[in-house]
Amino acid sequence: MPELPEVETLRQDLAKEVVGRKVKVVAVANGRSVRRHPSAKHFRALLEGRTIKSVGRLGKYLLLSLDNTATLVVHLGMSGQLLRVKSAKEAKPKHTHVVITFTQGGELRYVDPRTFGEMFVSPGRPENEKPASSTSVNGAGPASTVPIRQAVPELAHLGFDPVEDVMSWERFALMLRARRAGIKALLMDQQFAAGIGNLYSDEILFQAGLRYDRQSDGLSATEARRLYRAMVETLAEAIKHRGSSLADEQYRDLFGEVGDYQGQHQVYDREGQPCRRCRNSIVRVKTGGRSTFYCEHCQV
DNA sequence: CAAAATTCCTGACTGC
DNA sequence: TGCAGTCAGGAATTTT
Repeated sequence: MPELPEVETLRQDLAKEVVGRKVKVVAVANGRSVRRHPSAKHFRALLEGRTIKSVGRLGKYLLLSLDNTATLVVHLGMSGQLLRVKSAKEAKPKHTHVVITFTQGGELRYVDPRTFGEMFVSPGRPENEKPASSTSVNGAGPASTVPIRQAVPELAHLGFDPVEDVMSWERFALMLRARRAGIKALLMDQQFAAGIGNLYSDEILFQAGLRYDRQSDGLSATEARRLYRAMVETLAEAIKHRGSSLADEQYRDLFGEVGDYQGQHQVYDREGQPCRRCRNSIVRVKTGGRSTFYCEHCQV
């Protein structure tokens, strides 16, 4: 399931591959993927004829700014893929729900077996007053001087982006204190931090040496600092490796290639295997309907 | 049949 | 007592 590092990898490649391209035709094979729109036609009409100006990201959402005030938003859910192909002749994988054909040739395909993901065009609002917020998220090139949360109201609920929105660890510590929640649940809460899911929360917590069930308002200053560093560094490292592709998962980059970070995993999906630091067995527990992997010795 | 995990939703519970 | 926040559980989904 694509989380921040996988989506960021996609963003970087999309920036090179589709910026400047003009949408010629949009074909929707499964309306569920564009469910926010009254109809597939409505979605197509907002996209056809538009040129992609820049590609941004907020948490797990991709944001393709168009040459008007609109933004094409893509969320991959847990099984979504975006694939760039040079020719329409290339065989379409099963569950190809949306195909965007460019006037310059080539296609961008949206494939999603489980259809938890979605695409939609946020019309933006007519540019009137200027942005007041200080935090801008990437992709905000000359085309979009408006902060993403304002340009795309559908994403206004999202918290800070751990990679784009840099802050001091002291401020982070304050934010932890302001909540009283299990630390893993909080990391995965998209309204707190946008982009972290089950896999990376486990990796971050191992790196920080903290158990998943520590309370956010019960961390010492040192622990909060360690957590902040672990969050930023783990995500950056995963981006360098172009994300994680697990055996049973489907994550592929724009070109259909797998990521490389799974080989670096310390705990995720390593139940029963020796901890790379202390050799104790990695433990797996179920919390909130999903698995948590951790080392009982290294994480306190 | 169960398991995987995303977002959204709801109902239950908790601390102040 | 009430309120806000937390947390578990379910839905939608398909493949292994």
